[in-house]
Amino acid sequence: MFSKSCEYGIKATAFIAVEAERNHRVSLKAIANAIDSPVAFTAKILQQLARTGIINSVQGATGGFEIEKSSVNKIKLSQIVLAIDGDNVYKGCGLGLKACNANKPCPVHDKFMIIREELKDMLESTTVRDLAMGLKDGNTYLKR
Amino acid sequence: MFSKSCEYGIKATAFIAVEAERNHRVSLKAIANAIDSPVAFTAKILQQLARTGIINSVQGATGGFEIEKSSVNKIKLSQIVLAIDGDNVYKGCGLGLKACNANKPCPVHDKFMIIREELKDMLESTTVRDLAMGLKDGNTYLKR
DNA sequence: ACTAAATCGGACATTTACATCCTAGTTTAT
DNA sequence: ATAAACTAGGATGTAAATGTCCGATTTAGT
Repeated sequence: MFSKSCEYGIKATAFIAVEAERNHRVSLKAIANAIDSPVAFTAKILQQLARTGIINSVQGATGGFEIEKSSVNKIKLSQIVLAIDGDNVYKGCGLGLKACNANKPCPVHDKFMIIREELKDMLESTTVRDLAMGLKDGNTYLKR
Repeated sequence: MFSKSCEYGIKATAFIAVEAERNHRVSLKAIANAIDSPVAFTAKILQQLARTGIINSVQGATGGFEIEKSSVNKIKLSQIVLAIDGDNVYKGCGLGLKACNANKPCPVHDKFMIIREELKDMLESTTVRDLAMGLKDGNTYLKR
């Protein structure tokens, strides 16, 4: 469904959000450890998220990553996916046709349309805060 | 969503089904041409589909691939996906956790569950015949 | 029996996703 | 100033997906 990068990106953002509620800035190492991901690889993804403004990066000692508390409930899952995987999940044809649309559809166009639309709605209606809450309460997990 | 192999597999099966209704057996070349796919790569996928019994392969001159007319409306899209991509689309965790379940869910478990279930239903309720009909009538396409 | 046309299947090649390594630059505390 | 702890980012390495090549085998027709 999503690339590994995107999975890491979502998990990392959720973790940063949990810590942000306590005004904690978190280091790359702490993130990689929390989401069980390769450190250097995670760094690239965090940089990507920082460049698109989804998270903030702070350099130097005591540096790390954080999210403004006020924006935790504004960031949608869809923004993270778009930043890392692009819009292929929404727009791409189910059978890989480049020019698949209602006018010249592939055999599964209509049926996929419905699923994609629901996926889109779900991603656009789920905020980082929604993810962070479950984690904070110990109802959801980022490892194993 | 699906691998390239799976996309080719679905398209190839749909094409073979259209020709099967006219009692035509089709060659590898004809298939690759119809679905705009690399010939040798398509061969592997067709072999895979033949081994799992979704299509029949006939060797030798005048050989090729075919589907029994009687089974065109019995083969589900889900069978093709399962044969090529396995069950990861259904069972896999949205965030790549190995042990993600209702008991110890990832942050997006519940929301993904719904989408996956709908995808599963769709794939299980769509037959190869459904795909072939649209193609035969010129309402759907396999290229571009 | 021979040939042409087709699939089969192993080996190889390329591309993309995933992951690591290393150096440079930034910031805080001493 | 200097050391320590951190991010930035280019270069490199590895694994998996995708794609190619070619000889072996099968079969129909002559």
